[in-house]
Amino acid sequence: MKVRIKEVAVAAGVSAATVSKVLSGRADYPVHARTAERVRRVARDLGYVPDIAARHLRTRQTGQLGVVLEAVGPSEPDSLLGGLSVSHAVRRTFDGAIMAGLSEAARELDVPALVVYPGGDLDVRSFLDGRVDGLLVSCDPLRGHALLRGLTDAPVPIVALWTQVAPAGIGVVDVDHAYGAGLAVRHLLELRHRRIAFYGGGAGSGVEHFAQREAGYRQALEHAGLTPLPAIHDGGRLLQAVRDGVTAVFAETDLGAAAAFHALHGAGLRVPADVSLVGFDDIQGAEYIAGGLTTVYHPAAEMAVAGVQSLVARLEGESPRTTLLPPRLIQRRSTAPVQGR
Amino acid sequence: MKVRIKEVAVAAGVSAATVSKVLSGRADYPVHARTAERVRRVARDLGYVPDIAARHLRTRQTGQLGVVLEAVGPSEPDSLLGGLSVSHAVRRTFDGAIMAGLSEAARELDVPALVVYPGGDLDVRSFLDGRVDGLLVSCDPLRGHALLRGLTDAPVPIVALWTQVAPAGIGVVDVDHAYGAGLAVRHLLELRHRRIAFYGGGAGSGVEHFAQREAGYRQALEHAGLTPLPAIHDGGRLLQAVRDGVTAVFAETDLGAAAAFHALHGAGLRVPADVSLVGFDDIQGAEYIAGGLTTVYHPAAEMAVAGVQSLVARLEGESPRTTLLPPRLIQRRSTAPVQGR
DNA sequence: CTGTTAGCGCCTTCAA
DNA sequence: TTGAAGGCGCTAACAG
Repeated sequence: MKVRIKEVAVAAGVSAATVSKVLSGRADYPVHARTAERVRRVARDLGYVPDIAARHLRTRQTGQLGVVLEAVGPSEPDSLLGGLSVSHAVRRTFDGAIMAGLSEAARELDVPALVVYPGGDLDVRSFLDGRVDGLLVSCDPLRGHALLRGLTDAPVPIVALWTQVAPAGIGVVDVDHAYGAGLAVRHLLELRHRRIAFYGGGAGSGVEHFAQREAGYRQALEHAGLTPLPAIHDGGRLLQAVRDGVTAVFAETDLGAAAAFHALHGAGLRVPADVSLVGFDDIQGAEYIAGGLTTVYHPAAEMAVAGVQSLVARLEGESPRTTLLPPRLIQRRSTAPVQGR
Repeated sequence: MKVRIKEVAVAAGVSAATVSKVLSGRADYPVHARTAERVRRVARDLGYVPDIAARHLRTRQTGQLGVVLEAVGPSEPDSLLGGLSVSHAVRRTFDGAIMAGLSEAARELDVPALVVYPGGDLDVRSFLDGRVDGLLVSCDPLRGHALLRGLTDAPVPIVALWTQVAPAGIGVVDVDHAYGAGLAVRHLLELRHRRIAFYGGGAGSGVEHFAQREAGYRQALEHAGLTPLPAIHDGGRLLQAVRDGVTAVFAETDLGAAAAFHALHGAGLRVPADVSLVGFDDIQGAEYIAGGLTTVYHPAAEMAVAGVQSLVARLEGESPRTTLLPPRLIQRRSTAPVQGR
């Protein structure tokens, strides 16, 4: 049978109230140092662990943070590809990174536990059941995020991860995709490329992050006095663009860069000798794409850390804020100075 | 202010007990259908959500499952490599897959929430605080799993993931690494390879799974009347082995396969024309290794699903059991029938 | 079929 | 500085 506070009290020769005062964690109760010491020792010897359910009921708070991983994909392997579809695998790496970041931040900030809701047909109201003091919603960047809309006036603070469009009152933490794209483009500019193509759906994809990456691309070029090219999302047109003088390609994702490389390579073009190629995300395996893909590291774990920090700050009374994390360039071997042609 | 059960009771013209009986989820209480219907409607109209803390305290159970991700790595990018170290990235993909599997299984089995402990200097006793009804421990396959040792007589059922060595009383779910290795070797045998090398640390690495993969390799060869070769974990020796007649290489991991390919490629050997190559794990990016690596898919998400199922079964009274999940072969382009030489 | 009663274990007044 | 009392919101047992 588990040890209760009453038993500790009896063993220590004090009342339950005193034990509570000593062990509740709050230091502002007046307890004699010797008494406190004795209580602590007895509690330890007896292996006393406060019952969390009773404490939650009494204090009306848990210290726990809820996590909704909207992005956690299905576990079924995609039989068409023999294994898991590649984009699923990418998603999972991000999910893993996010979990790692959440765990680490929780540890640092003394969050006792993270409550992960299994998702599915989540009812928004299930968040006001007293299980958590705040909620982190990791949005799926490829889909919308209907969840957030129902959370406008939730009874606990909410922080959205991986998006920049959230209703008022909801904090936001995201990667600065536009800045990351600028990093990639400026790297190519420094290598004296002047005709730089954007490969991917961009704004036309309807995906927030891809639109931002294209915007970052355009802005960096315009800032350099150059004219951005329309987004290309097709191998044939990419080849045409290269024939028309493009010397460098910024792909919206590493997966896109792999596809671009495939098209280029198939047409006998060499990377980086004939065309420089930069991706975005630094996915696992980027090392093996195009002989070592230069790309933009996507700080997913750092984003999760910032999310926990932001939520804890909210719990401590701060207002909702927006945090954008700067990606950084990872130089490998798919970019080189432009060659005279 | 939140709605309490009492208010629902008053609004519906019944007692709090009746409301509880209707909404507790258990169907075995005798309540008049019309009464139940009215209660449900009133509760919905009022937006009533049962207070989880009070319910936990009263029922002494939560329905929640705890998760310890021993394997969640640090979030700091490894600056030496410019990005995250590759093995960290692999780890994260597995962590993401495990979270996806856990979430999915929790959804299917009506587990209301997963409680993720942040790890760190975890005190075993923190699991008997009434937060969870059972615990899943995802072990780090590359390190030991000290945690399990302290969990021998925990007050809640425990299931260990990703290991086969656990103290008595702890259920186990793992991938069948030996079987997976057999799959790889038999694939090579069917391509008429007879001199097949094992590339990796194997039993000598001290890593449980790698030892099992080597054992599976040896067993498959012996079963075919062939003699296994000593494990090779060095590019130079691998080349020597190929010069000595080896025509196929089974690498203990996909990352190892990438290294083997690098050594082979550097020496002018072609894969699969000169040497066939098989990996293990089907990591993200395997598509790009060695021109498309044939490998063994590691069912991490499926393992997590099985873990939740196993734990829920324990909760329903079953005994601890051991579950081994069969990997399966993913054929790509790094293996070919042996060439006469 | 429904209501009354009595706690679950803890923390927080308030009085001593 | 310590202890006694009360109650957080819910559900299980029992009575009606």
